[in-house]
Amino acid sequence: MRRLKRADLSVDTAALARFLIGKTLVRDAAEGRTSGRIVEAEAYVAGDASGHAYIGQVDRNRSLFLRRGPAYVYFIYGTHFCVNVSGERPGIGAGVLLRALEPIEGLAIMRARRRTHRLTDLARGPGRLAEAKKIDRGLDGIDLCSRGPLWLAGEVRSPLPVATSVRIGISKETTRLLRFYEAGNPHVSGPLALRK
DNA sequence: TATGCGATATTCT
DNA sequence: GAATATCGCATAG
Repeated sequence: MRRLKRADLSVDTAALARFLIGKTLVRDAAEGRTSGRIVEAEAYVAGDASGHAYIGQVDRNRSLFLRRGPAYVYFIYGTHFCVNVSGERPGIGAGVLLRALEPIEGLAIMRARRRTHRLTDLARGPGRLAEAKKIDRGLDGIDLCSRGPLWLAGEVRSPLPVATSVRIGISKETTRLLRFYEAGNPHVSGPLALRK
């Protein structure tokens, strides 16, 4: 599987979110390798009031202000972790939230971590994705374009058409079309109207 | 399928 | 004290 180089990543955050649909997220952990095809992602662009970078750079969100490529991992609702790919140039706070994967490799490992057998429950939704991939704050800041425990790879097959919609779960900037997903893929999260 | 609700911790006001 | 880039379970249709 071809590892993505930083130069492959789109420079613009919205373009990056679209680019990542169909690419592969690989996790190498003690239990073995798990990988999944990215089928849903949301862009949180520079100056976006719904983005975690909007308040300015603080300790928690510093990864969003790095060059494009590192992971930003945060903890939410007292129970879940979510993963972003940082975008833009150093000093600019922006990123792409990875919302759903189609499981490819290491199904048994992900089923054990998620304590469920159902394929579409393994990584459909950002919290589930992080649990299936065993991602927590320990992976915050690691470069997804380098050898390491979490990295990006090319396509395992060509993607179907990419659709666009409003983002899920936010209360500001709710009308911007910055969510991208593979139309009709059963591993995409959200209500039916936002999956077709 | 849709809606409603509780759980839970960190951050912000 | 309130809000949160969520999830799983319950219930209704």
